[in-house]
Amino acid sequence: MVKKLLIMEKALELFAKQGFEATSVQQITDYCGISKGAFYLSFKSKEELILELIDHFMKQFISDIDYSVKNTNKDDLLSAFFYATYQSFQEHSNFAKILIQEQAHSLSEEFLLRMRDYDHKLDKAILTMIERVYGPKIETIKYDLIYSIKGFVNNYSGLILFNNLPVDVDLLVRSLVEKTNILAQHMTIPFVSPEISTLLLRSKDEKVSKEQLIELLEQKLNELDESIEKESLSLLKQQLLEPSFSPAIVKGLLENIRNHPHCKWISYLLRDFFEI
Amino acid sequence: MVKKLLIMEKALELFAKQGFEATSVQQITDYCGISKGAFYLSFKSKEELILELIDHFMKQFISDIDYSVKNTNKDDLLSAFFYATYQSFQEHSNFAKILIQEQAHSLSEEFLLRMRDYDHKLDKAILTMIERVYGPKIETIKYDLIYSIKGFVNNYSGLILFNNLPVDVDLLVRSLVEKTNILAQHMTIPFVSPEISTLLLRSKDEKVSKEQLIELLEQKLNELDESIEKESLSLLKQQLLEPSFSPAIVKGLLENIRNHPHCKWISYLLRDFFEI
DNA sequence: TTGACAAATGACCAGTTAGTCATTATTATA
DNA sequence: TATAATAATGACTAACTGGTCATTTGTCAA
Repeated sequence: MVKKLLIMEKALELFAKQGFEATSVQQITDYCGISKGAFYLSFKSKEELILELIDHFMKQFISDIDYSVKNTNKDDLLSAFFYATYQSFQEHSNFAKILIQEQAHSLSEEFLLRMRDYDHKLDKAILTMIERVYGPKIETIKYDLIYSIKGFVNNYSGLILFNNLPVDVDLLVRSLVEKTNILAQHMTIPFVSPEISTLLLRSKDEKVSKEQLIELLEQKLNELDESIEKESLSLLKQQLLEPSFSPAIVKGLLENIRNHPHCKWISYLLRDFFEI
Repeated sequence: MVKKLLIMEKALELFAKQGFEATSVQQITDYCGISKGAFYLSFKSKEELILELIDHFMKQFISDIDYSVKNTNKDDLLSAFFYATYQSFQEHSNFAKILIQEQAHSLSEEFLLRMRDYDHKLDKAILTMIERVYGPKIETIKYDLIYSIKGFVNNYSGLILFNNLPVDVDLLVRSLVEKTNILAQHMTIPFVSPEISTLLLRSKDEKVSKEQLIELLEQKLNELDESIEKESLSLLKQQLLEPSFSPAIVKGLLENIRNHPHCKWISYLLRDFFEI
C-alpha cells in the first residue's frame, strides 16, 4: 500500500501545478518512477485517484475545522476557526491550491456531488460556529455571514497561495476575525434569505419535499389578493396534490407567476420540482 | 465576418458549460453546424479564439466599470459600481461563468498575462472608486477593502450564476454597498500591506527594480542590531551592487534571514529578484 | 453557359490520451 | 534449489486532439 501513497503524493503535486485534466497518467507514473501498469494496480482509473485524493484531504480538513469549532470556548472560536483553516492550508498547500482553483465543470458528476457534500458540511460547521459566537442576534443575517466568511477564506487563501506570499498568520487571523466581527455587528441588509439558504444547504439532488412546497404555497396564497397570480398558484397547488394538468399547462401557470415579486422564489422551486 | 461571431457565441456557450480544455474544436464546429475547416478560416487556432473572447468581453466589462466609477457622483458611486458589475454579469452570464471559474493553470502564458492585466485594471478602478468615496481616512486599509469588494463580487456572483438563482439585483446591490461601507468605516487591522500591494498591483513579469530593493535593504539594515541576519543582509546588498557570489551562497544568505520577522518580506523580494 | 474566384468541406495527419495485458522480474515458501 | 505466487513492466489499442489541405460547392460577371 505504500505505492498507493507515493502515487497520491506525487499526483497531488502535479495536479496542483497543472490541474487535473492537464496531468496525464503517464506523467504521474514517470514522476513516481514506476510503470503505467503499476498505476492501475493501485487505482482502477485516473478518476478514482482524484476521488480518493479529494476524500482523503477533505475528510481531514472538515473534521479539523469541525473539531475546533466544537471544542473551543466562545471567545476564541473565530480565531480558532481561521487558524485551523490556514494551518490546514499551509500544511497541505498543494491540496489547498486544487481546492481553491479547480473549477466546477470538467470532471465527473460524482466529483461534483462529493465536493458539494463537503461544502455543505463546511457550511454547517460555520453556521454552528457563528450561532455559538453571536447567539440569536445574527439570526437574520447568518447566511450572509457564512458567505462572507467563506469569501474571506477563499480570497485571502488564493492571494497567499498563488503569489507565494510569506504569511504572517497571526496578522491574517486577527484581520479576518475583525472583518467578521464588524460584519456581524453592523450588517442589516441580508441578501441570502432563508429561502435561498434552503436551496444552498440541501444537496444538489435532493429536492425540496412536496410537503414543504405546499406549505409555502399556502403561505403565499394568504398573502395575495384575488388575481391571475393567485388563481395560478391555487391551480399549481392542486397539481401538486393530484397531478392532472399537462406539462404545457403547468408551464403556462408558472409563467403567469414568474414575474410577480412575491412569487419569484416559489416559481423557481416549482420549476425545479416539476423539472420544467 | 458574421461566421466569426457565430463561432464566438456558440463557443462561449460550450466553454461556460465545460471549460476551455474540455471543449474541442470539433464540438464547437458541430454545434455551429459548420465544418472544421471553416473554423480555421475565422481563427488561426483554438487559442486565438479564446484570447479574442477574453479581449472582447473584458474590454467591454472593464470600460463599463471604469466609466461608471469615473462618471457617477460620490454618493451613488458604490451602488453604480455593483450595479454595473451585475448588469454586465447578467447580460453576459456565459462569460461571467468563465471569468469566475476558469482557473489559472491549464492555458497559455499569454492568456495568464492578459487576464492579470485586466485584473490589474479592475483593481485600479476599484481603488479610484474607494478613494473618491471615502477619502484619505481609509488610506491604511484600502488594499484590504479592494480585496473584500472583489471577494464579495466573486462569491455572490458564483452563488447566483451556478445555482441559477432568480436575483433581486436591487437587494443584492444594497446589501453589498452596506457590507462595503461597514468594512470601510470600522476596519482597523489591514492584512494587505502596501508592501504586498506593490507586488499585486504590478504585472507578473515586471520585477521590483534593483534600486527599490537597495533602498529597502538599507532601511532594514538600519533597523537591525549586529547579527548574522544583519551581516547576511549587508552581503546581499553587496551582491545586488556587484554580483560576485555563487547562487549557492546567495541562497544560503537568503536562508539566514528567511525567518527573521523583519526580513520576511525583503527575503521574498530578493528571492524573486535572484530567481531562487 | 462559361469561367474565375471565394467559401466550405471532411478525410487525413501526427500527436496524445486512458486503459489493457501478455510477458518478465521479484519474492516467499517448501 | 525448485515452485508457486505476486509485482511490475511497457508495447499496444482505440479513441480523441488540434490543425492541414486537396477537393468540392456556391456565387458572381461576362
